[in-house]
Amino acid sequence: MSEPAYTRLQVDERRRRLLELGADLFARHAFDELSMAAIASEAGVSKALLYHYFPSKADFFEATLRQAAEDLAVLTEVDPDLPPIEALAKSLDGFLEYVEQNELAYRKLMQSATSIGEVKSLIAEVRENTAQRLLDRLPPDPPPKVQAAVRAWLWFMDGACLDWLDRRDMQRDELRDLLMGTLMGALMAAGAEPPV
Amino acid sequence: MSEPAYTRLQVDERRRRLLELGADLFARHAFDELSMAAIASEAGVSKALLYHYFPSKADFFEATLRQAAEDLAVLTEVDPDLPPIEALAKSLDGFLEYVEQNELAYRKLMQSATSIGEVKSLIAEVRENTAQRLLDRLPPDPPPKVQAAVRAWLWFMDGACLDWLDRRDMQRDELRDLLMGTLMGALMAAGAEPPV
DNA sequence: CCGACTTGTTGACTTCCGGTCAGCTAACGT
DNA sequence: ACGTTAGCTGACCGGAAGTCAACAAGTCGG
Repeated sequence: MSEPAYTRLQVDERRRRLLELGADLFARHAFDELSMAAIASEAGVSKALLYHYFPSKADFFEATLRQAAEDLAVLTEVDPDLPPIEALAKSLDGFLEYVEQNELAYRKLMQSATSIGEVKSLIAEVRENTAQRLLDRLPPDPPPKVQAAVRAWLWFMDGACLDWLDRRDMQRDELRDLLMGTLMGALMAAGAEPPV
Repeated sequence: MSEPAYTRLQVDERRRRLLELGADLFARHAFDELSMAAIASEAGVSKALLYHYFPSKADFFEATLRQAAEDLAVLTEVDPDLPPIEALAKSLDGFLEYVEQNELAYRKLMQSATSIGEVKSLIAEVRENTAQRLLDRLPPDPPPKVQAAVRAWLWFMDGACLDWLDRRDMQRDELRDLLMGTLMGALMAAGAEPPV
């Protein structure tokens, strides 16, 4: 006689909606600030359903991140036909574009990142992939020092981006050049010949 | 007739002991893994007493970190009489020494760091101080780009240290040289003349 | 040596959160 | 229509952060 007590959706559709909402919420609030009850309520759904789709809060968070990470991977894909320097510049432009467009999400990501085990390993995974993509453009079998330089440079990049978002006292091009120049400097310091 | 139910201490002494224990515990377990009840029990004291000395768990954590941060500040103090390069090298040696000696604490710090608001700002504070100390050795009124380079390099440093602890595939001297070389590279990329 | 006062200390309580489970019911096939 | 299935829920649990009124260890004046 009255409205149905709840609407029933296909698994895929429900999951998609929950992830979408999660990405939005986690971009605006820190991990600890959001309770599963609040998320469920925001989604117009019971807490138990959330747990039906995602085994834990950390898992849910990770799933939303994974989505974002995939978007970002596409944006920063390197063009294998371009010479290394230009390919790097283009990829960096894509990354900075994403950072600027998704400022909130990026900040929150870097903030909540490390305390959640699952998320920590996701970040590490992304960093590892990115490092590998960079190393692929260098002479094969790089010594540990060069690998370390590349991986640490990814930290430099995140630090520089956060700083940039905080202060906004540089042009995006300047930042990109700083990032590229520092990578070259780090590679030189590590004893690698530059990939020009 | 029997033993006293508890021992009464001076405020300063009790606080000191709690902080000492906290530093030890937080070096071995992540923030979320430790409950205030567990800490209190480990200290042979009631949970309420812990809250009497520290307004919240995050505050307690921050207090223990602040202690460690002060130790580290002393270790990495730069000698103003030395030429910039040597002063930096010496300071870096002090830092790497600390990292190597307090590996667990350093890792946990970098891990639990960002999710706790108070801790995040403490880290930021330390980074800011360190950046300022480095900038003081450069020509005055550096452009934003140079400041950004220095601050981002501090991220590079933390990333490189964590990586180094994970892999142990470099000598400490190599790491130090990589750090110094990258700083120089970053400064050059930012358009600053090297502080030689 | 004793009683009273100060204050360091506590046990019991509240609230909220992550997580679980048995059972209900909306949508779909026949 | 009506049974089936699987998407969905309310009620519940253990445990953690944080609070509070009251207790008692040490001290000090008499």
